[in-house]
Amino acid sequence: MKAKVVVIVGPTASGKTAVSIELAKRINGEIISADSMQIYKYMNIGTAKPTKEEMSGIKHYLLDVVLPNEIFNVAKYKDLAEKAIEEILEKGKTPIIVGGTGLYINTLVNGIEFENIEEDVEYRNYLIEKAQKEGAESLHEELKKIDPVSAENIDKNNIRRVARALEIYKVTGRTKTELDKASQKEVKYDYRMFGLNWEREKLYSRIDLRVDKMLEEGLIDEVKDITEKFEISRTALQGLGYKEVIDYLNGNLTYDEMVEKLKLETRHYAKRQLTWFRRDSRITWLEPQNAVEEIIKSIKE
RNA sequence: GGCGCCAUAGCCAAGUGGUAAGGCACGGCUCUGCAAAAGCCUGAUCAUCAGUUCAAAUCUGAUUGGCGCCU
Repeated sequence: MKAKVVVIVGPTASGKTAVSIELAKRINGEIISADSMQIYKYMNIGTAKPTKEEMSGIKHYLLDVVLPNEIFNVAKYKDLAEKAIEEILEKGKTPIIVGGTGLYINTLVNGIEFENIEEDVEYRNYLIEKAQKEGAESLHEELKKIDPVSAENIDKNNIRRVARALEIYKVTGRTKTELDKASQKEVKYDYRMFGLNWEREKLYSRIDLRVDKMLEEGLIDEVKDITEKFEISRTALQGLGYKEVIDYLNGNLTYDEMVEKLKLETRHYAKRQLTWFRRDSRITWLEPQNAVEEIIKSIKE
């Protein structure tokens, strides 16, 4: 029989952290973060990373495992996450995966195994430049020739993904379609998925409040500090808040503009997360207020 | 009270006689190695009324509302 693994998803500011810690206490669990930004050390305030006090003794995995100048990706995540699951299970505890990064959760829950593929950043950049010069269409045409299925699925304007598909072919000699098929493996655990959500309006006002709180807690100093110590990697730089604050510090945005932009982009992010999670019918949606009880009831069955 | 200007989607905004550009927001969506990323889809009959004209958001008049100046 497969081991049970609890998964808690939800948009940013939905209250996942509090629910997961409470649940961990109740069911003798430990928490594995599924968050592409909390994985970075020193990025604390901006990622709303739980503090030591909040964790209240519950062990958290996959927080602070890479430095802001390092590049991270799903394949690495998948690897680390499964190791963490094993470690928790060996202790006889229940793993609780918590986070808002749909892509990362997706690979666990759908049993995707990545092969080792070298990156070819040079070729990738060459392709992107080419698309900028000759137009997105020409790059897409190229992909159509070698991998028509991927070309069909990727919008021609999505240069990043088109280039990735071409890069895969150059590096491995196989198409993305072939690789994707080969990566589809059996799901290893009995994942029980739960989603937290609020009425849209409420969620948005929670987001606004959270952004204000981050600023009060010193988001700007945090960003200043990190940029002084590290050359922030392109993946870490994608974190909400960091680029906006950097723009503010450079004088490209006024303080108010920065705050507004940060709130707006966080709302957009929450919306995208909901789009991602809504289509997964395995997720049971819960009211955050009584989520802990509901989850306990549900996983006992 | 007088004179002048303005009135296009939630917001910004093009269009000055031939049948409503664009941007943003909102909403929806895609997703296997940058995913807090990248990309896609989606809305009006032009303040109101009357008139001129084959044809008006575009011209005329009145009304309403806003802005500015003057007494």
